[in-house]
Amino acid sequence: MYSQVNKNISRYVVFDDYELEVFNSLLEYEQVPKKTILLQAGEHCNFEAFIISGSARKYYIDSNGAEVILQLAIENAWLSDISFSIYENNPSHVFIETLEDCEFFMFTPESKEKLFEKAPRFERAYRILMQRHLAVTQNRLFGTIAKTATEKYIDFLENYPTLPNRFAQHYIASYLGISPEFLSKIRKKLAQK
Amino acid sequence: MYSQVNKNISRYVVFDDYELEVFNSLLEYEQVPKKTILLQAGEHCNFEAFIISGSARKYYIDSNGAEVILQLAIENAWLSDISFSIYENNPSHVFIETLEDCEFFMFTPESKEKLFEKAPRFERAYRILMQRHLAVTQNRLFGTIAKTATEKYIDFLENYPTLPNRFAQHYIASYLGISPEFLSKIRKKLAQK
DNA sequence: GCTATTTCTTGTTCTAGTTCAATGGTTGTC
DNA sequence: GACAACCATTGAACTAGAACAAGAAATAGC
Repeated sequence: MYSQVNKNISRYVVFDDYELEVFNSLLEYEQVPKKTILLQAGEHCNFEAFIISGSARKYYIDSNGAEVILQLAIENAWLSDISFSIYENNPSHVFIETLEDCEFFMFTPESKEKLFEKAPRFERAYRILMQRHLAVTQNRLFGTIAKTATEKYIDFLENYPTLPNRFAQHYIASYLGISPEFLSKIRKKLAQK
Repeated sequence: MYSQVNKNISRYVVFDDYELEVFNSLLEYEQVPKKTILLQAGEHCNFEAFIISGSARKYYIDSNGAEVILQLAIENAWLSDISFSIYENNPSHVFIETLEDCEFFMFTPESKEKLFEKAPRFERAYRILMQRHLAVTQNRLFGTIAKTATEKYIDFLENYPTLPNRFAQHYIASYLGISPEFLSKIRKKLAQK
């Protein structure tokens, strides 16, 4: 049961048995049905969830009421909103919703602190995870600025070939920052070739 | 001389005298004239620089040859490219160039590792710095996807009111992902009100 | 201080992508 | 297995912003 999450956390730092035991003992298993809102705008995000199975989306509603998908998450991904604390004055508009029935391992902020206390090398693993997440986000940003809609979609297919089977097309359009109608037209054009 | 950088690194973790001494002893002071390329596409970025004085830009040249400004950095900012290692297969296209004469404190990857070894709590400070950087980048990404060019420019002025005095307008346009001509037209419209 | 280079502005033309609207296809639910 | 709710497609009208071009203003270099 723990093998998935242990494999994930060990990608950049190798932990010994004691460390993994501490890690596993702090995880909280949770089952959540589909279409459950785990986080709503304005709330503090008090969890970091590892997805054992199922899928979810994280999205943002901007000041004009437009919905933007930030993350389309499936098993073996981490799901949380770390950005809230930065903008304490203007509260976050981030939502997290399950799309399929999900199994999670949850960390609370408190259990995370305990982890860092008892096994400080997790601080390093977490830092590297953050750093990679940042690199991916930066890359998405450049793509959003400099690429055409068609290029964005082709890149998406290359980077996440399995996601089109798991998520509705209009969610993918929103993730890419294009209208669902236009994505449909792009797909038609690509299919004709 | 060290007070600026010590203040910066102590924003989220309070360090004792010994820790700061280790930190300072590992910094390398460097002076660089303006218009110097510190990092070129394809190279490994072997530094993390704290800007004591001066300014610089980080930019990216995408596959179509379009230039996108990633960062407009002034004193008290950190300057580096952490993303390279992620995409080892397709090498980074990131450039870093000083725009004014600069004074830096430099960390090499080796000195950073030494720091984490001798004073492990810096791992935590670094993690938090990453996390905040990620939150800012995410926010920029949402804005890029969901806002009009005029909104983006107004937000930029609010978030970074000092930067228009320090950087050429076409760099700001590139940072915002709009053409320099269109930014000029936006500014005219805003001035008329 | 004068020239050369770079940057900014303004108008015009053009296009990638949006918005609106209508139709048909899927999926889930009792 | 029929109904409702949602989703994808297609076409037509529209628009935000890009690309091009050419002149004006500002900066830098000597």
